[in-house]
Amino acid sequence: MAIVNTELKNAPLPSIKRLPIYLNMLRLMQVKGRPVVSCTHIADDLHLDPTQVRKDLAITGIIGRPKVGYQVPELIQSIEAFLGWKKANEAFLVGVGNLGSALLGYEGFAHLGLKIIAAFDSHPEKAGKTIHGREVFPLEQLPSLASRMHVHIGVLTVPASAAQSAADVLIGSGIRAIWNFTATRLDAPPDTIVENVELASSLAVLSSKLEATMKNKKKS
Amino acid sequence: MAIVNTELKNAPLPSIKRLPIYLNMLRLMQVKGRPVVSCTHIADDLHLDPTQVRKDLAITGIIGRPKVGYQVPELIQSIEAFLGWKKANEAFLVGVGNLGSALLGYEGFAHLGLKIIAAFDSHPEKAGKTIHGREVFPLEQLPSLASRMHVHIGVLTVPASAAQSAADVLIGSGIRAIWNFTATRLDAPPDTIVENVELASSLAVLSSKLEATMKNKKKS
DNA sequence: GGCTTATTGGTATTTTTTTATCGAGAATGA
DNA sequence: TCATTCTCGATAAAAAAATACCAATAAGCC
Ligand SMILES: NC(=O)c1ccc[n+]([C@@H]2O[C@H](COP(=O)([O-])OP(=O)(O)OC[C@H]3O[C@@H](n4cnc5c(N)ncnc54)[C@H](O)[C@@H]3O)[C@@H](O)[C@H]2O)c1
Ligand SMILES: NC(=O)c1ccc[n+]([C@@H]2O[C@H](COP(=O)([O-])OP(=O)(O)OC[C@H]3O[C@@H](n4cnc5c(N)ncnc54)[C@H](O)[C@@H]3O)[C@@H](O)[C@H]2O)c1
Repeated sequence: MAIVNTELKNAPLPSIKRLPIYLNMLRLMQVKGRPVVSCTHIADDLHLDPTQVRKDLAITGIIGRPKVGYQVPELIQSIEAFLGWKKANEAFLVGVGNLGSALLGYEGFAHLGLKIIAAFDSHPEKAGKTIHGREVFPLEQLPSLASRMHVHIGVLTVPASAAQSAADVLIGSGIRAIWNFTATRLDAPPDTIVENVELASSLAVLSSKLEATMKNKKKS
Repeated sequence: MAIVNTELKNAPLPSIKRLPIYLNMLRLMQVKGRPVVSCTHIADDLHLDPTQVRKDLAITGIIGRPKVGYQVPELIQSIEAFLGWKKANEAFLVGVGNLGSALLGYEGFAHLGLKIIAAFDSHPEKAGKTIHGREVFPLEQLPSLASRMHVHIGVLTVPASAAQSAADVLIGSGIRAIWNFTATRLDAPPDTIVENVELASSLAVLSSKLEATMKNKKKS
């Protein structure tokens, strides 16, 4: 009956996806020195429904005060804790090409609980280099390094043709979760977490909307 | 306000997001020379529900044959037409940094109905260069080039601090749709399409799952 | 101190999306 | 030819998510 379903119960996926958006906004507020915030305010700012915001925040276990709202720092902590972003999870990146290099150069991951500590590539010319401060190793060294360093996350940015085999290496090395930037749907055992970054899906939403408005324009 | 739009536009967003995933798979099938495919087969391959696949495909207007399925080339065409991917939509990219450069170097966009024809950057050192075959112009030249070339899509990859002002330039230049890679929620008029690429959301799903399994492990 | 108002947190309702069911059509092989 | 089997397409049911509602509560104001 009570509120206590928080910990292991499966929260709605759409809610989880909104949490980092709140988090980003809350951090900006914290910088500005705002001590408290209400759902109404958050909702106004992000053009969402206040009730939805309240329900989303509730899954992290935060409790607010009527007429006041939530303490900003406390709310930030609560979201971070729920997502496992309090300490940065260490990760390996596989495939140091266009995208892989860009991700290695992105400082924002520090705020998203991710720390890429090393990179791997099968190309002899890439291995041995240092890109954005991270050493690039030959792929063969991944298994031993992964077990030695207790890394649980793999970021996959190889070409589609190499995606499954590279994923197999990650899985064989005891990696728990793969952040998959390739268009390939990976085969993986059920206890391995695979999260696909579907850039194409995002673009599909954009272009189907664009297509619809264009068609509309023509008609009227 | 055109009422005509409603019948065209009410496809479920989750369905639209799955379409490019089908498309990718169908193209692989076409390469292999497979002439027809059934929902059952697609569903098996992608670990989805066959009924869901059928409904998704139905929104593109395709009609299949019982006992046979769909003609692969016809189905590809149907999805492409629905998404507006039959001809590549021309786009400008703003912010030629880590991510912007990676996107410029990505050849896969040709299959996603996108063709980035030029790039813009406010940094004097970047303007004038050519990156992956695309010329980089100073941001000031964007408005005149956009109207001259009838470009409708802007890809936004500037730092968060510059996101809104760069978006304003795009909007002021008659751009219809912004593919926003920054974490900033942009203010835009209602007739401008803004599609946010929420990398953080994707990572949040991954890490909350990882966090949950870790907690589980500890308990047992 | 009592009144008013903003806001939480729980419940209820509506809407959206997913999943199940079933009749009919079409290929296959007996 | 005809039964069999697979698959589509439509409809119905279930599940998930978004939205509406309201009592309780705390802050600010008169
Ligand atoms: N570049 C982008 O903007 C972009 C956008 C969306 C999706 N993607 C996807 O990301 C992936 C990488 O794209 P990219 O543009 O960076 O490609 P890329 O060719 O620039 O880089 C791929 C890298 O992977 C390395 N590699 C190849 N096989 C490997 C293996 N078996 N093990 C380890 N490393 C291996 C290559 O040496 C190369 O350095 C692709 O699957 C692509 O579809 C890229
Ligand atoms: N790099 C990544 O992997 C990554 C991942 C997720 C999100 N992002 C987001 O993408 C954006 C860009 O990231 P990045 O790593 O490429 O940053 P970056 O600093 O490497 O590149 C930003 C580029 O934008 C240019 N720029 C700055 N202000 C501008 C303006 N007003 N008009 C035009 N150009 C301007 C800069 O000169 C620079 O070339 C950021 O908002 C970041 O949050 C990046």
